[in-house]
Amino acid sequence: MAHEVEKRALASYLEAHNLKQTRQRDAILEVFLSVTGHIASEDLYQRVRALHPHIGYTTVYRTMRLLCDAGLAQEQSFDGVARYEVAHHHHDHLVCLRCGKIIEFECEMIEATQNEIAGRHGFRVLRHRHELYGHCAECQES
Amino acid sequence: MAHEVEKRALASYLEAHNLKQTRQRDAILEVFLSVTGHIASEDLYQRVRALHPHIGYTTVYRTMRLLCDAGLAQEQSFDGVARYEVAHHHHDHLVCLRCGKIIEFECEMIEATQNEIAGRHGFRVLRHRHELYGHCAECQES
DNA sequence: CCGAAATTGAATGTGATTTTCAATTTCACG
DNA sequence: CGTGAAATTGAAAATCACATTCAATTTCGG
Repeated sequence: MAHEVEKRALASYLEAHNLKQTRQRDAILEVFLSVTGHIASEDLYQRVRALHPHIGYTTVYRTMRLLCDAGLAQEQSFDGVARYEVAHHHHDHLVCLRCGKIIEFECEMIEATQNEIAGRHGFRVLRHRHELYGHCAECQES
Repeated sequence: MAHEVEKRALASYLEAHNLKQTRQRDAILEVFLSVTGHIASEDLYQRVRALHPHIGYTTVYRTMRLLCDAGLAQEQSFDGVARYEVAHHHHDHLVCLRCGKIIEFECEMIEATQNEIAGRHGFRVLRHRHELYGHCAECQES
C-alpha cells in the first residue's frame, strides 16, 4: 500500500481533531495523491467515482478542504475554478494559456524583494500569489 | 466636462467596432473614472444607480467588460469578486486581509527576473499577477 | 455491543456573474 | 428630417462553482 506517510499524517490530524477515519477519506486521499499536478475538484470527483461509484461530490469537496486544513493539500485558482495540488515546498506558477500546462518555479531573490517592498509599506506578508501567464514552448510553435 | 480623453478613446473604440454611443455607456464611464481605486461591479452599479436610476445592473456589468476590451479598465480579482480599476501603467498589489486596503507597487527587478525565469522554461509571458496578502501597518496594531 | 458524535450524500441554497429576449434606441442612408 | 436594420437595454431567468441542510448511516470509545 502506497502513500503510507500521508495516510499516517491524515490519521493523526483526524485523531487530534476528534474526527473519524472513514473509507471515503482514505479513498479520496489515495486518488488525490496518485494524481500528479493540479486537479480541479470536479476532475478529482470523476476519478474518485471511477473507483468508488458510491462516493458523492460533496464528500470529495469536503475532504479536499480537510486535506488542506491538515496541510496535505493546497488550493490554487488560476482561472476561477479551484485546483488542488499535493502540498510541498512553496513555489509559484507559470501557466500556459493555450494548453493549460502548469510549471512551477521558485526564486529566492523575488521572495526577498517582495518582503522588502512589503516592509517599506509597513505590511506583514502572510502569503502571496505570483503567476505568469503566457504560451509555453510547444504552443508557441503552432 | 471632465475625462475628455477617455471619452474620446471610448468613442473611437466604439466606432472602430461598429458599436453605438449611448447615454448609459457615457454615464457609466463617467462614474467609473470618478472612482479612485478598485471597485466591484456591484458597488459601481450602486453608484451609477444613485445618479441614473434607470440604468440596470446588466448594463453596468456589460459596459465594464466593454471598457476592459477597449483598454480603459482592467479587471482584478483578489477574493472571488471582480473588481475594476482605471487602466494605467502595470503594477502589482499588496492586499490587507483585514481591512481590504489595496496598495500598488512595481519593481523593475522582479519583472526582469520573472522574464528571465520564463525564458528559461521556453515560456513567452503575456501577463502576470503578483499579489502579496497580509496585514497593513494599521491592522497590525489592533 | 451501544450509543453519542461524526460523516455521508442527495437535494437544495447561495452569490456572483452571464445569458435570453422582447422592447427600445442609435445612426447610416435616403 | 424620416426609416429601418442593427445594436443596446434591462428585467428575468439560467449558469456555474461552490456551500449548506438534514435525515440516514457509520465510526469508535467505553
